[in-house]
Amino acid sequence: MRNFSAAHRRMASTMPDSPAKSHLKKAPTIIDIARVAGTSKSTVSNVLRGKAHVEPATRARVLQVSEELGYRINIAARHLRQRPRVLGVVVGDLRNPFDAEMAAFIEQAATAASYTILLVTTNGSAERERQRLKVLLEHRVAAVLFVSFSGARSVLSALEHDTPWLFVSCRGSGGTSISVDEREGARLAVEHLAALGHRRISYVSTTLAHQPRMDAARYAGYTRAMKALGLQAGGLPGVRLKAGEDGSEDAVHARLREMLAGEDRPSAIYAASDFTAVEVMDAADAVGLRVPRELSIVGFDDIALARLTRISLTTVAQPTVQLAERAVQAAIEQIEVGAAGRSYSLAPRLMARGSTARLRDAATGGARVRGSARRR
Amino acid sequence: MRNFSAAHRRMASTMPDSPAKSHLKKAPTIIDIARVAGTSKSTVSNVLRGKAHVEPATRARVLQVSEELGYRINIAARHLRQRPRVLGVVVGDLRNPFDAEMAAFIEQAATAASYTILLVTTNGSAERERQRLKVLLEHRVAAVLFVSFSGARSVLSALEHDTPWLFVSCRGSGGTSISVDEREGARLAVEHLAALGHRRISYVSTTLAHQPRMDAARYAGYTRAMKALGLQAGGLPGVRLKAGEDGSEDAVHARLREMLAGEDRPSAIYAASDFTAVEVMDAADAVGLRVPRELSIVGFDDIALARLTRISLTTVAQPTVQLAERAVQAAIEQIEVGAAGRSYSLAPRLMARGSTARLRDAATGGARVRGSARRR
DNA sequence: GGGCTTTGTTGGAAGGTTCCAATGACGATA
DNA sequence: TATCGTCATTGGAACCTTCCAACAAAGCCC
Repeated sequence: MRNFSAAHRRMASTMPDSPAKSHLKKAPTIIDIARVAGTSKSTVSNVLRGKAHVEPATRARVLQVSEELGYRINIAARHLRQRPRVLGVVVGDLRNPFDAEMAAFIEQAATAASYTILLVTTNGSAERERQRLKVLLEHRVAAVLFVSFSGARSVLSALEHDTPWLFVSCRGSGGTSISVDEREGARLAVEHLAALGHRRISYVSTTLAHQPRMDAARYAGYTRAMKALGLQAGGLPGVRLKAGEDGSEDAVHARLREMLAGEDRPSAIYAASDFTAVEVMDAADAVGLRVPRELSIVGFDDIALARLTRISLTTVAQPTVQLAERAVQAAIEQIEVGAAGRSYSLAPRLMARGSTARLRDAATGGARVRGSARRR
Repeated sequence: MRNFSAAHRRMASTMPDSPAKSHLKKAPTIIDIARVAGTSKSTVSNVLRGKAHVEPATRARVLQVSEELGYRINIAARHLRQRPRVLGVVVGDLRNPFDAEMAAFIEQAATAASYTILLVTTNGSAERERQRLKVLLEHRVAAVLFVSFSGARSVLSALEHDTPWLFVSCRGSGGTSISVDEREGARLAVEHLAALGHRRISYVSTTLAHQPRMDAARYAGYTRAMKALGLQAGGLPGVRLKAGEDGSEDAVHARLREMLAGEDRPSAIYAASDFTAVEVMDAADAVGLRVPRELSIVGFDDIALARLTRISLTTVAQPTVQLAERAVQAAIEQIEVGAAGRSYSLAPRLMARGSTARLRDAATGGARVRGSARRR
């Protein structure tokens, strides 16, 4: 116990009040706590960070003063010495339910590990990706998680060698990747349709023109599976649907309706994502094409929406929660251990629902749900 | 022009290499740039921030060296002096499409104003809200935007008086609020249903038990409108549907199915949000109750999903983009001007779609879309 | 030609934390 | 008693930027 007489001079006495902005009373610092508690800033720091070698009485005193003053650590100051416990998360568009779900689960996992996330969106533009990544790096994020990635090598070069990064449910050249086997998923989708008698199976993805495609693996899986089955992959309408430069929904829809109205339209569509699949479904509804009687649709992701009775979308499921958790875990390993990242590739699963049916088999209609399906 | 002989001693000579973690070559600082460019750190800082009073030649030299060294500002260090250009955004759950849309638009508007966002989710729990808000304040965010708010006063007290905050599409005691007139919206919904002949109109919201309700205004609007029409608001099943402690989807669904199976079920439901409305619709589909023939449903928000032909949800539309943009604008005003926040209340709009129909009017079925409707 | 303003540049302080080496107190051991 | 190790605490350096007062040089005015 030491000079408490001096210790009880409260902060107020030592803080000159600037009349101009006096209502913005400066936030207390550990030095203020130290002054009031009659100890040193180092000890305060040790208490607050739960370090050993602090006398219980001192600890209690510091904690009490800290509470009284309403102390709140200044993260910026800490970040000057320590690597920030912040993860950068790059997603394409939060309006895409898959991106949103992934962001939600990543945020949850990160929070559990006492990390915060800095979220940026790219809209699939490599240029914007570059810009936003720069911001993340300026914040010195501990790691970057790409939930969508343009594939542009030049973007990654900005990461240099000090910031670990990894791909979640997407791939890029080099780097760790936590995802499902997308080729296998595409194979499941195509073979499911082929088993139902479909031969004219189109691949549809909405990508911005002049942008690198983000769906390479899913498309590759499609062409490979088609080839293996002796089916023609190219030449069908709908392959890589380009939206206008603005990528507006209306442009996409117009293009989709046009495709579905054509005489040479496919009998089944494998879409690059559930989001796209639902857009296809809606376009079909709009032109009066019955799903699945006249058009079968398979998506990819298994977003919550796909499980609604009204949508009942057959899709290739990704274990979203697991992907997010493993990704965060892998990121933290790379940050804290510096371990070279191990890539995971989880197995996708086909969820057969009501948006696919046997070719020309009008009798079963849309209500039929196959054996392996689960509603929720 | 000054001593360039010394200037061209490159950084390498002055950086002692720590053999342990030499692969983590430290990021260059403005001091490194100054050394190489043969000037002072202050001048480098002035150049990088585009300040006046710098000789063009010096400016060019600094910029070139900065480029060469791959300099990237350390935001944490800047934040020690300047208020961070970071907005804290509090949302309930990104899996709720409305929250995700709002987050997306806020992120977009913030980016346009060269702000970054720090996103946290609360799952509607006041306790978690408190925790996550603490994190935002530790980061010294320039302002906090609540997209959902528990309503707990104690949470706001943590904001003290130095961080502006505002409510976007939600309300809290005090503070600026940018939202639609939710009571008016509720009135539109209820009167729409009443005009179709409905009298047994239930209000449904999914809130976690023991949590403050976030939908106070929408509920208040409902009871007021019902009273004004001489209808009974209380006593009907479905009012404030409580999910289990875990808030699992399954628990909600079970409860909904139970409600819809009862003999005293309502003929129409006004749901607190589109997300909830879609859950109700799905539960109706699951128990074979036809919408809108046997059950009319009105939502609130007008999320993208509601516009799908298959869902075609009648709903009270919020001008989401405008709300987000105004909110960011208002936040920045409060940050930079310090102006007292002006609250806005935009007018909601009823989007009549296929999920509502005249009571017992079986003839029209679900395909009917009324005059004022727009598909997208 | 002396004082004034303008332009360009500078070093030092400040901002709030963590890290580190050093110090003192105290009991245990040789 | 001298030496050692452990515990508790401490001041100063470091982290990287921005802010500010100060200064030098040059041009301008009367």
